Amino acid sequence: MATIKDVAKKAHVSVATVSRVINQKGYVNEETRKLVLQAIEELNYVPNELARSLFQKKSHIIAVVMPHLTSYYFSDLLEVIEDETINANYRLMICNSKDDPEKETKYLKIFDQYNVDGIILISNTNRIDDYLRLKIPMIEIDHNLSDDIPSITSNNFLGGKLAAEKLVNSGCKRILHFRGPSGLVTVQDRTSGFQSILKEKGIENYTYDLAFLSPDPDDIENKIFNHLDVDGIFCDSDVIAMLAIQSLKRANKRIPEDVQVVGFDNIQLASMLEPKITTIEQSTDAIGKTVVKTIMKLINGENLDYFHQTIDVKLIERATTK
Amino acid sequence: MATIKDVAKKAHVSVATVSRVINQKGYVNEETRKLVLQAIEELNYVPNELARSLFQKKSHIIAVVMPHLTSYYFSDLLEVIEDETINANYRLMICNSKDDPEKETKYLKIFDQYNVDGIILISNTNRIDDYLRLKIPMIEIDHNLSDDIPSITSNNFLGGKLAAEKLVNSGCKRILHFRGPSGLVTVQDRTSGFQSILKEKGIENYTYDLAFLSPDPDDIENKIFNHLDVDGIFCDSDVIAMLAIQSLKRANKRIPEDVQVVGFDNIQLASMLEPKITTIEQSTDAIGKTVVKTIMKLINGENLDYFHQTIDVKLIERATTK
DNA sequence: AGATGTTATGTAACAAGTTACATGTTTTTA
DNA sequence: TAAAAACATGTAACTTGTTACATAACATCT
Repeated sequence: MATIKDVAKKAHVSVATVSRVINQKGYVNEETRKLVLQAIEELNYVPNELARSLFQKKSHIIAVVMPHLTSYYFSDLLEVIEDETINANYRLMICNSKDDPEKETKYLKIFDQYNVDGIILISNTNRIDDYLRLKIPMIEIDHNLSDDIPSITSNNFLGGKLAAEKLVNSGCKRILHFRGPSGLVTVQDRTSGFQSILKEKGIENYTYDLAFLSPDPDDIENKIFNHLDVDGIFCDSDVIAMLAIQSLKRANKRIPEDVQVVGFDNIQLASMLEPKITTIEQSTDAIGKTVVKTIMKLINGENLDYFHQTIDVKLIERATTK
Repeated sequence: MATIKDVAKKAHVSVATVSRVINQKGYVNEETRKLVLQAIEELNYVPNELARSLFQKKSHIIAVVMPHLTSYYFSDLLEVIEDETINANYRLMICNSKDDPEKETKYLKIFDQYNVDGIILISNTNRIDDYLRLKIPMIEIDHNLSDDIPSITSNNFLGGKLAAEKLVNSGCKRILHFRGPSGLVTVQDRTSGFQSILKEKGIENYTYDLAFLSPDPDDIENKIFNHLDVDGIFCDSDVIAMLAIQSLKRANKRIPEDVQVVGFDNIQLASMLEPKITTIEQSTDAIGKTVVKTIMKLINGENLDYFHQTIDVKLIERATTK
């Protein structure tokens, strides 16, 4: 591996001059610049980022802390974040906390050790103070764990509202809500938005909590058979919706004639399998882009226009609603 | 941030002694060791990994190059790889090539710049020579792009064979194979294994290529309606199987009575939705673990027992076969 | 007692860059 | 034409750790 010294020697200049050429900083004669660039070319030289980072106390590394890597929504999000991060000339270190305190401790140490420039926190954590202590620019997605950390979240309240409005306007009178874990703000907001409409219209409804990662099909089926009188179901994920739909079929319910269903997320399969699911789309694209843009601002010490940002969601009408 | 100098000063020793304590290398008096550890504790000191890496020309970073982040199989794989990597005390840098030559160029440069210790290549690439030029320990998953790079792959030949055997033994006479892109060795191997049995038994069959990432439902439906005489379908992914099943239903075929279906991967949904899919399970767990174990061997300069390793697959019988 | 080995610690070079500062040249300005 | 400003380049200090080497105290062996 060629170093800056090799380049300097080859171009008959000092390392300072080479550095100036690389970083386009300070005065360099055009002739000299060309010589240096040629030497770089010939030696296939790439500056060592570790040395650079060491001096600048900036690693150009962004860490994303995920709760897991295997859900549709988070994978989509990660895909966007990775792309935007690279476009911004940063690299992505992936941290899968998996609710494992030991792993989280390891990662908290690593953030320090590598002078990580920014942290994107997608995972939930009860060690938010440890994160804050790091004094690293940070941003949360789908959480609101601290007033000192800016956040980006889908407008879940709106999502709940849109779902409720759709069901109510299509004539539903008794509604079931299969929601995610009630400890999550996203779930709470959805519920509030959903309830706000139902209360207003005085519509009867039931709520059940489910796991997001692997909702129990039997659990869903039991609830549905216990509520065969419902004519509308709002599910906090499309996977839950798919499971609900199949239980409804087994209960000989026609969709959407007897029961209407609204999902959440708009994953790919929601529009591939029959019946195509009416759902609330979260724009992972907008979230990802906003997240990276915002963390870059934080890293560059710029001011934020909004500390807590909200990304609008959209109702996608398909075949599970009238 | 405290540095090694701060620790040295606090413990009234030299930085060399502190370094010796940290790395448990060389002679250190027990008394001194305690003093140093205490200073480290009090200052909340963590050694700067960038400085360490710079000196050692080892970053403790592993790069995974993915073709995308959004498929079930790759996400599962990534989850295992991340876990194993951290356990081995390395960090994971994520690189999503997305078939974008520009991104790949960027990443190839980054691997050099960061003294990345190892590369796990999941993505396909036509720039394998550029990778080899890096002289970084490397391993491929599901590919065989170069004889100079060790590889880990599911036993796809066996997978194809198991699927064929199951269908044939359950009485299928005319079989459809919805396979992935025929350019992939994995797909080729599956096809060979599959065909080996069908040829042997003289069973009529048709093959169609589909995209893995987002197979076209209409395409699948057309093919099925053009082959209403088939009584068995082998799909190269569970998602394809799900799509095939729904088209079969629309064609008023009973599953498994009229047509039997075998999928591939064993994704979570395969056992959640009805009919539960008979499928060939790839052990992402075994693959991920083997990959990380192998790349660690390469990094440590150890010899490999097998240059090209194969992980057995398993037939999971469910409701789509007799 | 002198030689040799073990233990303990410090000094300084080194990894590969960046940049403050010094120095000298050239150009512009008054 | 002298002073000031702009241009060009190099030397060396600096980022934070690791380690070769030097030094010295003490133990063990002949």
